Amino acid sequence: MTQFKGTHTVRRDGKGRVSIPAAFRAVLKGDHPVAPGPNGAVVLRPSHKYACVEGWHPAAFEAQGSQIQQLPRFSDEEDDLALALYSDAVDAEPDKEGRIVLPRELADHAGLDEEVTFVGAGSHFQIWEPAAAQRRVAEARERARVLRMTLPPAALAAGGGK
Amino acid sequence: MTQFKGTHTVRRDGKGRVSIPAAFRAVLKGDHPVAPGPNGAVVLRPSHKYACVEGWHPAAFEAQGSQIQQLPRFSDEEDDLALALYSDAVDAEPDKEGRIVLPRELADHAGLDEEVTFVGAGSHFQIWEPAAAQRRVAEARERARVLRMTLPPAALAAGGGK
DNA sequence: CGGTTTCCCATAATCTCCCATGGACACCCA
DNA sequence: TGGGTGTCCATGGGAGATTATGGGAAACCG
Repeated sequence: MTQFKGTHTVRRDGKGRVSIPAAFRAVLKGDHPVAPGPNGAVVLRPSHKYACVEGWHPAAFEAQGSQIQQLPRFSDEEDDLALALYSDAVDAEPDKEGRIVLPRELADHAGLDEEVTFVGAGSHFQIWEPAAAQRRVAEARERARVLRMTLPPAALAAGGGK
Repeated sequence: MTQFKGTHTVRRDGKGRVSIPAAFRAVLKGDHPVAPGPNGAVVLRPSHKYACVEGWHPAAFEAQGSQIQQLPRFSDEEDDLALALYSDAVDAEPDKEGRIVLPRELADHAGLDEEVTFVGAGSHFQIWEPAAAQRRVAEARERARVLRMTLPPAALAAGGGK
């Protein structure tokens, strides 16, 4: 599946709507078992690690969930993960213009204001308050830099090495 | 996969477009799982080491991303790498003439002006401000020369990290 | 009913597609 | 060999399509 790439900042209008950046819409439109709308569908959920909202292609979200079943049945891990993943997730259908309304709980969780920043993260995207997005990306960059030094070379060899 | 070789300098027109050198276009066209356009596709991202833009064949870029899938789900490492890799990368589709538009953030990162220089780097290519490209290539040559004289062969084979 | 949500239309700025041009180079053939 | 000629490449620009955004009106719902 195509991946979410790039960073885009958009405005929330008076009704709480935000345009999903066109590049992300294109990803959401692809690979649908049953085509939902003209602009795909998206699963939104509050990140349980960060003050942001995650957006998933429905198929990718389901795939993610199915991995839980590899955990021991009735284990605490399964229970916790299942709730964490599903309890606060919502389906959203973009309107004809490609906009969605961010539910208030999600917007609050991410501390969203007038402007929101969409950040691509490959398998999914994240919605942040712009300044928080900048901080988080800077942090991730720095930590990835350190991480790259410790990863097995095999993982890095794919691109031809650095 | 064919490799990016050689150096080409081209002009940016008023709309911010640049012709991808024909030699590089040919590399980008090859090996596509799902053929995107008549001129292939390319993933652009700011180099995290230099003031230049990197251009990758989508397949090579995804191979880089595959290292993420080897990390534990929900781990900090996964999150950090995903953002570092994807948050500032963009897909670019060359037009029928083989040109792409360089997004402003990327052009700024590389300090690009009227003229830009494409430098082949095997697995990917780099886009530089022409003078900076010259300096960087000269530096690389010099350092390679010195390293070759002072490092034992085993160290060279290992990748010469530092 | 009143407030909220959903659909639809409008618009300015931007981006893409498409056509055109001139130069560089390779090739062909007398 | 030298001139002609065709092809590919880099570049330029106009017009139409997209994008992000705004707002009005209809539908919905307790």
